[in-house]
Amino acid sequence: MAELITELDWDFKEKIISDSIHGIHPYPAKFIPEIPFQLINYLGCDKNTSVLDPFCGSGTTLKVAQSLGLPCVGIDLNPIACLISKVKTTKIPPNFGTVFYDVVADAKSRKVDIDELESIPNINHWFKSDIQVNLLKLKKSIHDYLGHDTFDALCVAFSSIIVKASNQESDTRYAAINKNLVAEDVFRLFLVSCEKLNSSLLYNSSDFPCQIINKDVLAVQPSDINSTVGLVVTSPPYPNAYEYWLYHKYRMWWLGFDPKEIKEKEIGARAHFFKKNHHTERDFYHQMYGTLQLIDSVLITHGHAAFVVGRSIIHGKNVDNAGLIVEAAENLGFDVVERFNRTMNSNRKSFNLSYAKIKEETIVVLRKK
DNA sequence: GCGTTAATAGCTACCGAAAC
DNA sequence: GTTTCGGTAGCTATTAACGC
Repeated sequence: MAELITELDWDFKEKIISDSIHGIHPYPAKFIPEIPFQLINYLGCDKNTSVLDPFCGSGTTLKVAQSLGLPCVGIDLNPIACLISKVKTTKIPPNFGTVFYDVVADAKSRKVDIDELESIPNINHWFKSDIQVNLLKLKKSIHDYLGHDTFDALCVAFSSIIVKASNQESDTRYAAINKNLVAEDVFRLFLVSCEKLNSSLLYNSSDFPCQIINKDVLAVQPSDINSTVGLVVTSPPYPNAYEYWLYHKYRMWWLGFDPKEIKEKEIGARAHFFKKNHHTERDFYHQMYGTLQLIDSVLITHGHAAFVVGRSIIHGKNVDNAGLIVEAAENLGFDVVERFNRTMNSNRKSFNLSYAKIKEETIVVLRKK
């Protein structure tokens, strides 16, 4: 390690890595790929070991690890996150470029009955009826490809358009507005998404295996992880901040998952803070302790674990999430190698826009003894 | 009527397109 | 070439609705 980690440039004002592949599906609070890239390069990972991200989200760390010639393991509770991660780290089938046109042609000629969508709560509040019809047609045509190697990519493209096709104002603002959408927009959006996916993934290098575990990280057993872990790079969810289950709620309904189950288990979900006996920062401490226990049991001796984490506010009180991770790590016997802040650059939008209130995030580097 | 959940409102401050 | 303005994302706070 030639220079100190804190002496590296963490502002990333210039884009080093193309992010087209990371933009195949909207996902809140993605970190920019330069962060895991720099962490993996600096901390190092033995070629015979994997990079683990226990909160992999849409798979930024996994994709970066893979592009650096390393196998990887990602864990996430959210099935949408796992689906995106899986597609991002898999070579796209060569026929995908024609399959999605067939899907749309087939969907257009279908007859469907939207009564079967009644099981989705408040569907009429969030989707115009003619939009529902075309989404259902598309869903059924995609379902014909179940078992084919294009199925997951089709599902990602379908998922990516759900919020756009709904009345939901944006991916992170859950309010219904009139967007003046017409039914045909469903097929148009889907085709745009598929084309983007196809061009981004066409030259995907995916020779290095990636294991995706769709599970609550606190329920993952060391034996679930199929490889030796040489390095951990992750950004955990923050308490009372983003609600991934909420932002992806209708994506999950449309794809046949149950968002309510996800909500119950989601670390940091705001739903846990509405209750009378609501979660506190100590709950977050215990969740991080549990995660670090898993890391401790799968990481090689002297292996590093890097956490990228911001602050959050619970009932008006600032919470030092990085401090809680450090506390849990020390109690488990990790060495805290480094802890420093980076200022988030407003012209790099992957994590937060300049509108956001979180202006800084902390990078914590741990080492297993 | 109360506890909980669902949904909306308020605020910030930047970007880029449209208008001038 | 310059100014204006609409659209917007990421939060936190508040209100409406629901279930018992």
